[in-house]
Amino acid sequence: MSLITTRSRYGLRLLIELADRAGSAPIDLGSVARNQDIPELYLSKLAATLKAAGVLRSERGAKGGYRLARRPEDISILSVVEALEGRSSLLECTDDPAICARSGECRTLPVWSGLDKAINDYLRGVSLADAAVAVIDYSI
Amino acid sequence: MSLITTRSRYGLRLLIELADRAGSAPIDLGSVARNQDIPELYLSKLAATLKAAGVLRSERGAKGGYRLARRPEDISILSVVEALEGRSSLLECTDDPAICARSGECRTLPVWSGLDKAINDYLRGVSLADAAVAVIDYSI
DNA sequence: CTTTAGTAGACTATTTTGGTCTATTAAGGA
DNA sequence: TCCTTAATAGACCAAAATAGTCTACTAAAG
Ligand code: SF4
Ligand code: SF4
Repeated sequence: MSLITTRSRYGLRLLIELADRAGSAPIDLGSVARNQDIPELYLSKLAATLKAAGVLRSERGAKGGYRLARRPEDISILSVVEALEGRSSLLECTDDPAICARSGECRTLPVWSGLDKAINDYLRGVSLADAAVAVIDYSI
Repeated sequence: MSLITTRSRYGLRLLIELADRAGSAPIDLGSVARNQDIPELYLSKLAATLKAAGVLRSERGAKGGYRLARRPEDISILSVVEALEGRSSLLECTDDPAICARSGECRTLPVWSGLDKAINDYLRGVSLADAAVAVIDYSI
């Protein structure tokens, strides 16, 4: 049971808080780490990864911090999970059949490819904006 | 990247071979291990797990082996994956919100619950019979 | 020129994965 | 009755991934 590890879980909580507190000033990770009860040094690595993936922008020095690089509606959860889990697909062979000698006649590969597609379709269809308002949707 | 580990991958290949070679006699794991190039001792543990889950039946002693406990159409891939990965859901909290103090107001939980549902819906909808004929479907 | 905060990268502990080994039990056949 | 085959049970183990931690450094505000 992984696929969604603490990297994605912490990362999404970071993004939702950045979306909530978005404004003129960037938000420092220390405050997010305290609010969300996530180890700050660990969170800083996740933020760096999300920056490298183009999801976040940062400002250094005092009063620095992070902000979203795009609008919440334009950030898919798929891009967040792919960046943080560092994976392209569920199994190597669904992406690149050449890595397995059996892939030509493999009867199980279509099953796993289908699962991979189901997962990616779902995650692609949910944006940070959807996630950020989820609790409100549920309270109607 | 796990969720589908070698346990599920090897296990499904075992089940497909059992479905293919189904007949009056049970099939010994040694021959499956050789055909599929899977370590026999590891495969024997997977088979034992699938037996415990009610997916397989076994006969001991010489000329013994394993056979499917039900028809391939009546074995969902979900039941196979759940048995072999030993999981009930993607995250503990989607099953039992009480384990996390934040679950009450958690904004990320609905996202992961939705993913869990997408995965389970897909796996529940594919049977061993579907998987066993997959290569034929693709060659039409 | 001090404080705050991101950046870079080595390092570590714990858990999970992917096995292996040994010994035992049950059934078939000579 | 013995020998062989094959499942069963469970301890054991090495490698990889996960979830951090630590140290040193750089950039900007005041
Ligand atoms: S055996 Fe099939 S599912 Fe497994 S790695 Fe090879 S192609 Fe992929
Ligand atoms: S913070 Fe949310 S997603 Fe994470 S374990 Fe708690 S309830 Fe689940």
